[in-house]
Amino acid sequence: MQVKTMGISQEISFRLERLILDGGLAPGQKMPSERQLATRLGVSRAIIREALHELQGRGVINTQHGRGSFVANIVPSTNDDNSPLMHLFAGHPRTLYDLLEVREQLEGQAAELAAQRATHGDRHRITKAYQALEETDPLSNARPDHGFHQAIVEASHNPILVHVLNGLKNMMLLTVHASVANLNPRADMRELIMKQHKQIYQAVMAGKAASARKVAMAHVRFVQDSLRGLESQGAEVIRVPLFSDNFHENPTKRY
Amino acid sequence: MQVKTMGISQEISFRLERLILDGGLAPGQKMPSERQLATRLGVSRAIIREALHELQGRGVINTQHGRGSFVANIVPSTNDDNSPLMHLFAGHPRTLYDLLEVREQLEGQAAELAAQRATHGDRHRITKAYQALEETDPLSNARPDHGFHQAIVEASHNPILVHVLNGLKNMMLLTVHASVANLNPRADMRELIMKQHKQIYQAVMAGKAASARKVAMAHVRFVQDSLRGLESQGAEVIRVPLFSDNFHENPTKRY
DNA sequence: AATAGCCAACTGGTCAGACCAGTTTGTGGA
DNA sequence: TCCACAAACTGGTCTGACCAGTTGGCTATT
Repeated sequence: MQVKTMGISQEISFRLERLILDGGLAPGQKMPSERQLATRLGVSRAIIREALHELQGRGVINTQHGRGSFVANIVPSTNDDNSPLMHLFAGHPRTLYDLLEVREQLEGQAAELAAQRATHGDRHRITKAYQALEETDPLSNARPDHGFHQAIVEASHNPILVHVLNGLKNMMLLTVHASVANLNPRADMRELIMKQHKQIYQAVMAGKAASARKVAMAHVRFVQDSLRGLESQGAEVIRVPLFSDNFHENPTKRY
Repeated sequence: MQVKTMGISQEISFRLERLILDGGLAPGQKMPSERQLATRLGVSRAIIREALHELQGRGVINTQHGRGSFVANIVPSTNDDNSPLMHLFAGHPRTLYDLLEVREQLEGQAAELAAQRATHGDRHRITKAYQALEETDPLSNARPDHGFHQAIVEASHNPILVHVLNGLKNMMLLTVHASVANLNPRADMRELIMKQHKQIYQAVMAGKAASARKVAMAHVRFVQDSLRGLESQGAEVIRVPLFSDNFHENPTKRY
């Protein structure tokens, strides 16, 4: 009777998978090269390749000759750009608010868990992301905003939560990319959003779980209400991207 | 612009897979050794190993040190739940609790929304599902349980929520199929679960949103705690159906 | 100065041969 | 008869080499 005894190859594949799901590697992101992984993990390149093939078989990564291996979108139905879900938005803009409704819960939970579980490293990352958020010209891009939220979600140390929220966020990005761009320019709103971010940041860093949840939920709800307000004024809130031709997404590139 | 150009490794893995699925290799059957495959297919053993790892990642085969690789008995067309996330649970049981953690939130929200938004038709469906739940022998299957929860989630009228919860539930079904089967037989637990279901049902039907949320969350948390309790007693909580149980020795070929 | 083109340095893909580590099997001796 | 042990399998890992796409920078030309 043999016991678990999984070989190094298996272990490596699990470690990599864990790494990915813990948020260390986000979907679309490029993985280290095989040679790097080999030396860094102290195994031969053959082992790395076998582990990568296993992940590839599972659809966790996809590999391109000469370029590298990239983390695939993991939560399939939620994260897939051409999933049936995406088509919902076309006909029913209301779905955006459904989405925000769900996000309200999950962002709240993420903040709560982050307040409870954030490690030193997490706190450092969150702080850095928050500072970037403060210093950035709000009229520019929404990247720092995402970075901040992402840092908090990852500090929840719940891979399921990380990926579900990631999927939801991706959908938001594609559909309502205009949201932040619409909200930020208005000075009064910007002010409020900044204040909310500060509240979230402080609550999480102070370890005040209940408070963190509350302010994070309030933040999402605020965005939700604001969008509703804009929409009632005739603004174009929903933007359905009609690019059905995304074969291979290449990440990281665009600025 | 690159075309499909899949490498030899991929091609081999596809050829082997097709071979298996075409009936050339029956489930449980032993595959040729790596060295045999290598020479017979005219490639190096490394390639064979990579291809096998890919199939392994897909759950098509499983490999045992010193013995060989065996075709897993999977139902090819019925089993579309080879979602990458599934494979996590094999090595990371903690992920189950992460999942329940998220479900706690979402089930709570679903119950709350259902209490607020359920239409006549929804109420009818929920009631029918609840009655089926009461009348069914709890020792049988978990189907009625799913039906009940499903009816409530759908009554939330939030397609995103339905979708996400559906995904999470699918994962649970495949991994912890044993959970309900483990929990139900114990009379005390069954009692509690039935009571919780009743509370949820009544709260939703009465339109008591806050209360519905509360009891629904409590229900999930109860399941979570119970599983944890069982696990601490040494019970096998996690069961990975994909490729764990094929030691299925082939009964001495007799033709 | 702008650009076409090329080359070096990445990346993954494949190969060969060696050795380690479990499993099975058959043969020998007790 | 039965047990022990040694081939002879099996997969697992390592090494180092070379092939093949991709990319980015540098050069030479315009």
